[in-house]
Amino acid sequence: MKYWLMKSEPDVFSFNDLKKRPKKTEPWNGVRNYQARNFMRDEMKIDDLVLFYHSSCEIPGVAGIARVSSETYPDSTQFDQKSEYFDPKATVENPRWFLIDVTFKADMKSFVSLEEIKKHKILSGMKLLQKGNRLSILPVTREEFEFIVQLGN
DNA sequence: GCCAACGTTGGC
DNA sequence: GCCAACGTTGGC
Repeated sequence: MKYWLMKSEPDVFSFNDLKKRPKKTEPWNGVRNYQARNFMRDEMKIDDLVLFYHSSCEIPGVAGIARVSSETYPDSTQFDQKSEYFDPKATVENPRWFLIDVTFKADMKSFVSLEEIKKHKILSGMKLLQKGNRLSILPVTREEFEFIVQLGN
């Protein structure tokens, strides 16, 4: 079992939006970064736990808990010429981008802001806090995961 | 295989 | 809106 942090811009797709989806599930499409793709293609497994993080917004931070709910499969938006995520170099026979589905798991009593995360020494090693980090999917340790969940409850 | 130019991310 | 940091692209 692994633990992850996945970023989303709440103006585009928030934790609340995930809860409102049919089956509270969303294919995590549109990732066009190879490292993040490799996590989804090679390392993320069903029932891995996810901190759902709001980025590029007024108060960035962890909004809730989700889980990985599918095996990896090709991101269909790469084949869709009308999609902003269309990739002319990808083919159905040889897809370039892969994803997993994400499903709502649990609410937290309170939002855990980035500001709060920065206050705790135990979280100081988080990849999220490393300078210049821009990855939209990051591994977190079990200790980090549990500490943040506890901060929100 | 180098590297300049360019695009994107994301906190502030 | 700014800008640092980083990833990607493409000419050579």
